[in-house]
Amino acid sequence: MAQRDTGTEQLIKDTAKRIFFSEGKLHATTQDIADAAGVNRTLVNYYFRSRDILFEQVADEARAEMSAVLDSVFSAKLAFKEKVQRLINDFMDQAMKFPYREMYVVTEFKRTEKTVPEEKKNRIKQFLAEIKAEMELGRIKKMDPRHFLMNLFALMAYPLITTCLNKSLYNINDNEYLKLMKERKQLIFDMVYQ
Amino acid sequence: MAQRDTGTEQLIKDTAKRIFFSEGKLHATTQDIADAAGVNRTLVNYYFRSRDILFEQVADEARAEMSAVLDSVFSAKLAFKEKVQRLINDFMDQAMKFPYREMYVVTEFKRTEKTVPEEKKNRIKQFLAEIKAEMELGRIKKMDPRHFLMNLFALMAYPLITTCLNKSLYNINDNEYLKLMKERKQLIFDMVYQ
DNA sequence: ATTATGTTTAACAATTTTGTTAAACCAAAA
DNA sequence: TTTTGGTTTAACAAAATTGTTAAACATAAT
Repeated sequence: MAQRDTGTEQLIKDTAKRIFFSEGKLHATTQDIADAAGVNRTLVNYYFRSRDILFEQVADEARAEMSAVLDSVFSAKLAFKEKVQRLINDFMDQAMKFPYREMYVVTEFKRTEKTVPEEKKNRIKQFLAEIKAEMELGRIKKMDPRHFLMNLFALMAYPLITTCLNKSLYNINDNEYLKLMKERKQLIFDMVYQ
Repeated sequence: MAQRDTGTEQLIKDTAKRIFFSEGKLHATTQDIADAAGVNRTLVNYYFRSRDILFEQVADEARAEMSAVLDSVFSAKLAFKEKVQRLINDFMDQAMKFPYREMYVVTEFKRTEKTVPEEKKNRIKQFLAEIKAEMELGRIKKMDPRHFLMNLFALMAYPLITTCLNKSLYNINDNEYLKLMKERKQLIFDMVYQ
């Protein structure tokens, strides 16, 4: 017989993602998630067996979504310059939706002592080689290619993680902050790809 | 009568800071902290009354320590260029010790719905004005001064927050990572102050 | 309409985490 | 030495969080 699928399982997972990745409530309990999803907490156990399994699944999918963006860019048939442009655009669009996603991934990565699979490391290595080539062509500033990548991701991700602090520090509202973040796409490109 | 002070209260606080800020275990319990400090958990309640009070005190002191670095630089009688240099040096020295401190501050900031005091905002405003002046002198690239500050802190803080990921991604050990981070001091200066 | 099967719920149980109490301990002062 | 007061501990209590069970519910298939 066909599964009925009322979307509840997905709703719980999406709600968990929203709470963790968008709202940054890294200490949320299963009750918090159930409440936010408007369902009985028992359903969390029904669909996911345990809190840990839900959390791990959420972390796994987050990693996969992040990889998808990177892989799509890394493997694209584009000049390096366009790859960087697209990386900034795609990554920031996601980061604006889920500013705390990487934080969650990092803390879960530490907590569960995961390791990065070899294939991912190899893709990174390839891209590092592309960066190096571009530097040797004199198109971007020469430095350790790893610094180049760290700079790029730092410039994209950090201001979004610290949104609440920045809004308070600079006295700006949601709209203005959104505008600032959109401006950053071009600004970051100019910084790393002068 | 004079307090005896065996240093236990400070030990607990320092251990909490190490676990939160250095090891990034944001979900640590009072038991975790007591164990790491080698004391009975009851002492946490004896000295701090409750878990929340300890956590808040730790967050307050973290904020104060961060402010101390910034204020020291902001109010220094130095040329702007030297201020930036010193900011990078001092901030990164602390960030290398406590890479997750800002993360803790951000999440606690959200959780407890704190606000930034006016005097701090004013100091930031002053520094933003200095940045703007330097831009108008043509010494640094023209942009919204807030972007300048966000870039600076992003470049300093983010690679340290993602240390565990980077070490795994790039296959590097503690020593090499430390070397990379020290290199960044100069590299960041060159990036923002070309 | 009845059945079958997945869905949802309430009540309960277990575990984890936090908070409290009273007594033992220990070093300095009387 | 005895007292004094802070310090440390073990045992206990309370609260919060998570996990389990069985029964009620709802809907598609028969």
